[in-house]
Amino acid sequence: MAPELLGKLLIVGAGDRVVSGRIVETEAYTSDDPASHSFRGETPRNRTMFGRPGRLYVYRSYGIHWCANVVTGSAGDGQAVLLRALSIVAGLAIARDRRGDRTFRDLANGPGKLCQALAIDGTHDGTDVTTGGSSIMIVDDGVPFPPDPIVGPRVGLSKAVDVPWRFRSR
DNA sequence: AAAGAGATGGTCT
DNA sequence: GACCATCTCTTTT
Repeated sequence: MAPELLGKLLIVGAGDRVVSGRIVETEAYTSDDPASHSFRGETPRNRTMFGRPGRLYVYRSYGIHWCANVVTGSAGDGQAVLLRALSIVAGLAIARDRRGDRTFRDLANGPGKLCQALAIDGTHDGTDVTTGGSSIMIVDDGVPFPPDPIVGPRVGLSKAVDVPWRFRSR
């Protein structure tokens, strides 16, 4: 579920073009949820959601942005966790290059921004993030994460994105 | 610092 | 043809 992913590192790229960030905000989506892509059953687009867990489900949002989810349910469940915000750890210059000159926090404090900063797109759909060796993976580096993240039981973000992590943005 | 509206295109009805 | 799991820019406190 969502708390499992909080605090872990998302690493994308290879060699000297690696950008990584700590996951600071997530949201879970299940097939029970009317807002979930999996709610109305499997379609060509969301087939990854119904596949094996540990893979990345990437889709295009509003025709503009990419959004990345990690499949968390068993095959057939249609359960995934949306990566909502990151704190950039490595490759800061590269991320800023892709996102434009913005404040540190503004680099990846949203699903679409996160994908742009780490260069995640549709070609990553279905990628296994639990095994090393691929150009994108999620690892646990053992850094403790502040407890009690604010996650509403209902879907629909009514609040502004305020990341539960202390940033030093200037 | 906060709030509102436009952009933009794939997917589903 | 409508609906968005959003972002950015512009305007207003």
